[in-house]
Amino acid sequence: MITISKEDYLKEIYNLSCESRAKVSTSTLAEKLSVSNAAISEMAKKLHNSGLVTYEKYKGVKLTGKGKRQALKIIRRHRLWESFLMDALGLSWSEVHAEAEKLEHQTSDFLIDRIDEYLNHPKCDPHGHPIPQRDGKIPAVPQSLNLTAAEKGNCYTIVKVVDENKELMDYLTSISIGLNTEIKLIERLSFDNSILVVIGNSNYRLSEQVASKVFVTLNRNSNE
Amino acid sequence: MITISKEDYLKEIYNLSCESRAKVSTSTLAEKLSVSNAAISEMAKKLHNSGLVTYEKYKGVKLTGKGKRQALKIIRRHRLWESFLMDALGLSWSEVHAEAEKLEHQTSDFLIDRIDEYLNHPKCDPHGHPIPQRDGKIPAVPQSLNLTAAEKGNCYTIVKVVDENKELMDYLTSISIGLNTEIKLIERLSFDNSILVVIGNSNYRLSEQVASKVFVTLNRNSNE
DNA sequence: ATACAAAGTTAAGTATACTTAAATATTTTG
DNA sequence: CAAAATATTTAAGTATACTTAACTTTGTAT
Ligand SMILES: [Mn+2]
Ligand SMILES: [Mn+2]
Ligand SMILES: [Mn+2]
Ligand SMILES: [Mn+2]
Repeated sequence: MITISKEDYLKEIYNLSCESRAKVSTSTLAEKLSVSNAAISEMAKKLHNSGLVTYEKYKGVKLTGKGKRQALKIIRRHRLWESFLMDALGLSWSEVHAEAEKLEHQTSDFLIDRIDEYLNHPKCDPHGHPIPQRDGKIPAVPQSLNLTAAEKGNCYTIVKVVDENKELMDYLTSISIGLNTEIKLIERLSFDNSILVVIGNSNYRLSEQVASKVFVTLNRNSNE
Repeated sequence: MITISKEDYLKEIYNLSCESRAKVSTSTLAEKLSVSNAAISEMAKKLHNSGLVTYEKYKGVKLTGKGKRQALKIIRRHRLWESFLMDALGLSWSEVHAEAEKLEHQTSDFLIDRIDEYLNHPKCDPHGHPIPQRDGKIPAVPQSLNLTAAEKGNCYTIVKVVDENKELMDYLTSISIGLNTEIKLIERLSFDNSILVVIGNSNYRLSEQVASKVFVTLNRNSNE
């Protein structure tokens, strides 16, 4: 049987291997999951024995096909719950992650399909992450650009935020940043890489750390 | 911290003490929770030490005020989830229990209040059970009568089903029995206590076992 | 190449929630 | 009221998922 812990490990291995592409080191995993290295070594053996990851001592772990499919299922549940809580119950994009983090482990295939239908098979969750489909395929999302790489004078549309920290989300909301918000880059300060942007009728200065979490697409009709 | 297991124990102790009023024996609990007597003895000590039940060796357990409040909270979550899954996602009354059984343990106070608001503070769940309120109070429900005690010639309205077995619920649905369905008693066979009833335009024979799970209220204008 | 620091694993121990089997209360009954 | 039957607890052991501390491997730096 796959436990809540194992689901969380698989999900994290998946997320880390998306970033780095290769095998995931046990200490990176330990860091992300807030457990000791020892706990990871132990679990790595178990997951290996269940055929969910490949694991060689001192060489890190990597999802197998089976493990990847399982991870995508959990991520699908997570993102569908987030979308559903926003849509059906009106939670905000800063509130849904914490709830989904728990509900994702207690959701039958039957229920998640009902939620998917209710939402009409959405492609993205409230933070702009693609929702894996029933068959494990990930919907194509438009190529996006990190805000730190945006250019002075251009207008962009916000399409993704890659950190679901509640404080960050609430801060973004407080300066009118949401999914699909239009944003124009006024200037970049090379001293700290902070940027000055226009959102609606107001100017805001965003730190490099904040900008690095936000992804955008360039608007065609970019010069006024 | 209160674990999923502990929540299930408290819920079951509450349900059993509603039936029997007094202390709950460890073996009855073991039976209901499908664990060994030994597991119950152990858990009884732990719950006693956390002040959730009183427990004396060989004398069974009883919820304290704190334990009862906790139990009602879990039951509230369960019944609100059942109602919500039916209302928002269109699950049937035979499907909601199994899902709620899992979700009830992973639901924040914040989320359950949102669900309660969405449903407009319902008094009863899809099986006719009262939903404990935020403050722990249980809404008054009309006095009801077991179908086994119904009298020949009378018309009744179904207000509660006290077993959430999926097969039973699906069977009831198949003979058009739902909450608020009107039903008329034609005759009772004293041989097996089975009853013949009219529902809509059809006659059905219900076994004593089935009737014993169904509760009704007498309709005022009962004779045609 | 060696030596050392960092990364990772193993060992030993803890807590939770179970099990079966043995021991001990309690209750029933002749 | 004592013996037998039944109910319940304790003892010992298992699995999961953690911990810290000791040990081993790996990679790097001179
Ligand atoms: Mn999330
Ligand atoms: Mn999780
Ligand atoms: Mn139920
Ligand atoms: Mn439960």
